[in-house]
Amino acid sequence: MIEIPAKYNPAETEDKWYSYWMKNRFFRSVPDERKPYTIVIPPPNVTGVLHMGHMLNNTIQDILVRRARMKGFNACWVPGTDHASIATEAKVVSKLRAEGIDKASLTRDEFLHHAWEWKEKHGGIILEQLKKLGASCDWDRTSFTMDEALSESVVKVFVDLFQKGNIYRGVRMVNWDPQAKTAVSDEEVIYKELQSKLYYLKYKVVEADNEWVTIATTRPETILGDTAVCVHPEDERYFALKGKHVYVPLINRAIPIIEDEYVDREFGTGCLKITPAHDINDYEIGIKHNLPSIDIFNDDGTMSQAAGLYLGIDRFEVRDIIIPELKNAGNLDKIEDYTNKVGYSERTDAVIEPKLSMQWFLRMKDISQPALENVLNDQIALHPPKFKNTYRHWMENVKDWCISRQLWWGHRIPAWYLPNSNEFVVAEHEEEALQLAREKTGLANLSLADLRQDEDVLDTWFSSWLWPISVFDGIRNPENADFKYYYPTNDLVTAPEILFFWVARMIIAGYEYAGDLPFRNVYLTGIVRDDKRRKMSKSLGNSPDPIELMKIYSADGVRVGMLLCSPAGGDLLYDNSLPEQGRNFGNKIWNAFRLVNGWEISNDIPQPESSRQAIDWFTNRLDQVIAQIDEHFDKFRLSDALMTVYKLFWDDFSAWYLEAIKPGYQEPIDALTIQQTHAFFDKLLHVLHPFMPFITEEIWQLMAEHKEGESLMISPLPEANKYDSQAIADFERTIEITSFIRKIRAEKNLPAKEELKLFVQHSSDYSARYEALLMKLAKLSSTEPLVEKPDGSVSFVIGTTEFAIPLEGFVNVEEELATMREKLIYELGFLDKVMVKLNNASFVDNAPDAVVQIERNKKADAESRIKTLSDNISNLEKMR
RNA sequence: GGGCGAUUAGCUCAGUCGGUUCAGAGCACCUGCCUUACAAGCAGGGGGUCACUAGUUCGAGCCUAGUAUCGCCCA
Repeated sequence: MIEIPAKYNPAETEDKWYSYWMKNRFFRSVPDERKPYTIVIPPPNVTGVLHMGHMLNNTIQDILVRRARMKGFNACWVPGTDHASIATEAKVVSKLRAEGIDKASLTRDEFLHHAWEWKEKHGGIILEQLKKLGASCDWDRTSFTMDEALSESVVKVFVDLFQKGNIYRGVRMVNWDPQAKTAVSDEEVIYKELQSKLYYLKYKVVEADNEWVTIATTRPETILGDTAVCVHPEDERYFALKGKHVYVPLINRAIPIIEDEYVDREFGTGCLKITPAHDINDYEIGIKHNLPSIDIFNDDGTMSQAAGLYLGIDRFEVRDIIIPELKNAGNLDKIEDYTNKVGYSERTDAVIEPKLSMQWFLRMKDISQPALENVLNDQIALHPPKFKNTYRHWMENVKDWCISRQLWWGHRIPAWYLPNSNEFVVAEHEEEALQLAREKTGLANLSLADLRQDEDVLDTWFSSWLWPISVFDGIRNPENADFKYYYPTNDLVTAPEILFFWVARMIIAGYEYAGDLPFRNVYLTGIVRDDKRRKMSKSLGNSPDPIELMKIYSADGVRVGMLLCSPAGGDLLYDNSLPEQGRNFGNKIWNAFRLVNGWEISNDIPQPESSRQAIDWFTNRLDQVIAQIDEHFDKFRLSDALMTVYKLFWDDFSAWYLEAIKPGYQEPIDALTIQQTHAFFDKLLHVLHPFMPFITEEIWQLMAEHKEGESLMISPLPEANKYDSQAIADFERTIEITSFIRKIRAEKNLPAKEELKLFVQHSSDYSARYEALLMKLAKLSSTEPLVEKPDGSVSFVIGTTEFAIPLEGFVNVEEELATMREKLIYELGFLDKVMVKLNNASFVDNAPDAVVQIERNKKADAESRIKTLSDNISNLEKMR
């Protein structure tokens, strides 16, 4: 017996065991003869700090990895970080600005130097924080999307896709972020509902005197870029205007009135202004009708030369200025309140400006085919499966991917322009590019200085879509041992928000570049929200600091808390009561350990029959629950798995088993029972370990002598053995009887120590398998067959067996009668319902025999109980 | 506007193949207990028109249609 502190000290324990695991390199994975189990981490941004979403996500990954490791797999969890082009560049720019340095004053190389410095300083914060959580990543494999190997992979893939004709360069309408001054992809635009205004503007008709058309717009400042107004060809209101022109207000440019069925006649006036350079729909119409595009904005969202007015003034300021001017000029009809959706940049929160610009695109249609098929046919399973529909919808309507970003931080596009030309060559290296350029131009003396590399970098997701491949160097070196061993990975755990950003694209890249799926299962976690259902975020300030939480509730407690209320794909409404519950659970485990550890052991006393019976039951119960847990994991029902473990430890083990074998006060326990109990505890620690790695390791190490280098985390998980379900059913009946007797004690205020006598009716429904146990749990002095009921006894029926406890002096005949009559009424009602079914000929004819038989059993049972109750009632009535 | 999903206890959610005494779990709540592992605990308890309406069926929380409300994705 070891001295155990009464209180568990998480902080000390957690650091101790994490260092121990690290020192012994238990997280390290290298290929061997075992089966691999692989997870790649969704790489957090280098700009980030740990938030609740990471906590949930990485807790789940660690549980899966630890479990796989204990199941004998060669478990490998690859950590890493993502360079996050836009976010990081924004951070670095603002940091430099604070130091009085303007980005524009730096060369590209100088800026990148600052960016790398910043990354080295801040980039690893989240990974360090994950260690506090217990994350069992193979840290030797930590990757960064801009590491040399990964960068080369990105470039290689770009070149390959270009050569296959899947990458093209062109002027398209893109989502322009005027703050970051870069294009962003469709997926990076967040639409928010906004209370805005609908402005009704009058345009004067050129070919007539004093004739006007009125259009409705939410963006009056864009009229300067109008190149047409459009009406529906069947709209009678505008028949007279066909073929005519109108003047754009303020600048009096004449533009045509065109007809297109795109126009919604119900909206506004049914007359639409067309600004091809600044609206995606207008852009389409512009192409169809051969309209010119006038780009009235500069890259930073101010008005350009082409606007003709307000040069250099911001677009939103112009909106305020232009309305009074339109009013003065007689062009403003009216203003209405209007609710519309406006796109914002995910990264900078600036209002997105649709803008025509020259960008690089990846053709998606063909390369995404296998990614669609293999999710639909469940080669890759999404959990929960409802996301399959969403995924299919996106994939079937997939649009070309704008992959260029007007930034410096990231993978620079490997395209070099020929001198004084828009012609370019694409190559993995400068030398190769030069070679290609010489061939293309026929100028053998062309030098590198004559070529100009594209200024843009690639979308960050264009590197992270390779992540499951590139962390194993599978792009550059597909025959390497790691890649062949670990790929495809097993499970991916991530948030549903990035299903398209990332997951879909990884699947695409998997089939394109590894010829195989990147992972078999995608577990989509819930989104962590506060009690008002708002997403937890730093900007809202509604997110607790995970590190602080772990200090208060322990890492194990927070892990349990995160998972307890977190069904896959459902939202998690975070509340401090969750980690508190986790901490309480840890306390429960600790105290159970103290109890078991504290008994004096005697080799001289025999094992009590009640203990033998308790062991018989718990052996079966444990195997049953282990099988249930396996099943939950197979179906990715992780919360259910945890709840099952929770109840196994708390209810079955602590509340029933330990109470059953507990020796009397200051009495020793027999050697046989304690030995078996230790074996149970050991199995429980194994089952608990993936959820609560720290406290389980601490107890495991304390419970028995272990050599340096041994650890719970690398010892095998118990397997589910066959079990006897009758044993479990019999014990459940024992619990029922015990509870009933406890209730009687409570009602009658009987002293806890007073032992009672129990009479049991002979019945096929009653098993004596756990009778000794029943006597101990219910504090009985004896059980005897019920032949004739003793006077002054309380009787009750469980199942169809009648029980009686003599309680002379405690029995109130009237109360007993009332209770029994109530029960009788319930039983009669129940029988009635059963009889309705059995008297229904079509039920008896149509329902399966088994179902009919169940009803017949119910009838027999109910009748038996009714007879017992009636007899008891008439006996009691005689006693009055 | 288009698509997908949801609605079960105060809260968060299970409910597998339509059929058992099936209406469940955890938390919260109420009552009684500082009973020698644990008050971060123990014993006991209350709480539901399974959103609504109609239908299919011997039988519906589960299937069908409609209605209402909410959420998510896309434009």
